Amino acid sequence: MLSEHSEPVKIGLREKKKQKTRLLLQQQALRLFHEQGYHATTIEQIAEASEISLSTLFRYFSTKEALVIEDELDPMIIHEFQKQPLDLNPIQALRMSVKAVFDSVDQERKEALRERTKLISSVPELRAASLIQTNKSLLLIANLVADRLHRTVDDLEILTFAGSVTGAMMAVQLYCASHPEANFVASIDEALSDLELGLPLAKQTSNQLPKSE
Amino acid sequence: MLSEHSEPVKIGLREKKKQKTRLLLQQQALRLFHEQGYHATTIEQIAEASEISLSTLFRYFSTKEALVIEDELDPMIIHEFQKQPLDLNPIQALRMSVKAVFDSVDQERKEALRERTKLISSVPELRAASLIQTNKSLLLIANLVADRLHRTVDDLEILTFAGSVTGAMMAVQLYCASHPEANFVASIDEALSDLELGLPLAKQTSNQLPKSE
DNA sequence: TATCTTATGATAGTTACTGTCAATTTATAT
DNA sequence: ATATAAATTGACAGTAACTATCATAAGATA
Repeated sequence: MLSEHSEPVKIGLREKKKQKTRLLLQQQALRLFHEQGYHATTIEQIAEASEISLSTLFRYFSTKEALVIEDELDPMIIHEFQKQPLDLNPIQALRMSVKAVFDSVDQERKEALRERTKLISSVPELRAASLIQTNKSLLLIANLVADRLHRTVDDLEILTFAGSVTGAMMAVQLYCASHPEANFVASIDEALSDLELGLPLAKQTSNQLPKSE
Repeated sequence: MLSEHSEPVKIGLREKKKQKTRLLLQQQALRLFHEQGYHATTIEQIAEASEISLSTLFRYFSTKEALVIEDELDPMIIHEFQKQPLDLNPIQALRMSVKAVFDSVDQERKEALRERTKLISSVPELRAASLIQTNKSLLLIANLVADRLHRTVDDLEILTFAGSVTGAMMAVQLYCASHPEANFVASIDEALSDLELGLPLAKQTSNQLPKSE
């Protein structure tokens, strides 16, 4: 369970060159998207700007969206999660992991991430692609938690838990999209601790509250 | 808040015809997708089978995915939700709404829905489109709950709640996709009540459990 | 019936993506 | 160094999902 592309990766000259073109393509893509907009930019332009043939580009990124979406943060968080002590409950463990990963990211890259997030949330195709990845994360979280609790993913309770966590993350993304001043990590932390407390809001009825105005 | 296409809709001969072509296109599309597969079917074929020009088809459904995704259940659930008594907490209210709507659907349509769900979960593009809709539902639920509790959607707690609910629904979809024998409504009910109890699983640590083998 | 509005259809693009095959580059063995 | 095998790249020719435009047909209204 949970193999997830963690091959040792033997590094040859070939691999290095590949990583370089990969990065180059993504950079050029993001630059052009930023300058002219996503739809106004054709992948042909990206290929030209990178001085790489169209065929090759598609060998690296099978879709236009992939140029933006592919991300290394998720794997890092997963890696952290697996290192967390077992006497933390799953949510605590996740909070620690997210914090650890974001702390390790330098300011410049954070800016870039923010730009990228803005782009994603403004282009429907990218949002869709991003949601697919979110859905994959759901399954990954389910696997991780199942492992931790010595249970199986084949279990609605586990899946529900993973789904709620993932959904909470989606909520944070939405929140941050409309509140540019909000701190992403802090919001995640807030949302997750809310979840940890059992979503007190879920138990509230309208009657228990005074009308607010 | 929450306007959401609930116009009275004055029905003329024109409207009727439109609804009919709309339905026809969807039916033909689903039939062809079922017979030959999603990718193997071109929208041109769908247009021909429906004896409707390509231009017109695109006026009804702006994307190939829309032919499958567009759905009237969500609006129905929302409508139900708004009718639920205020002394139910949001999750209870949602559970009742889902139950009410599914009870009102006849067996034949349930079969069709099941087919459709299977199709969606097996085609990446459709999954993506479906997730986008799920994301919209998140916002809708947030709005509904905010209304109920006299609060605003501009509120991380509300969004987190809506996100968790939505995520739980996603989990149920995943679960049912791999457990064809599972009852969809029952699973939703189970997931939501789990959420209502505050996700007890979220508080568990590995140590509290005996190793399962 | 006349007229005005709205829905439809034909046609010609554009662009993301696929498949194939030859040319080039890199790794490996002698 | 050189030959050979393997992997990477590029050129080219498709396909299919859309978009834009504009003339025609059908439905509503007076």
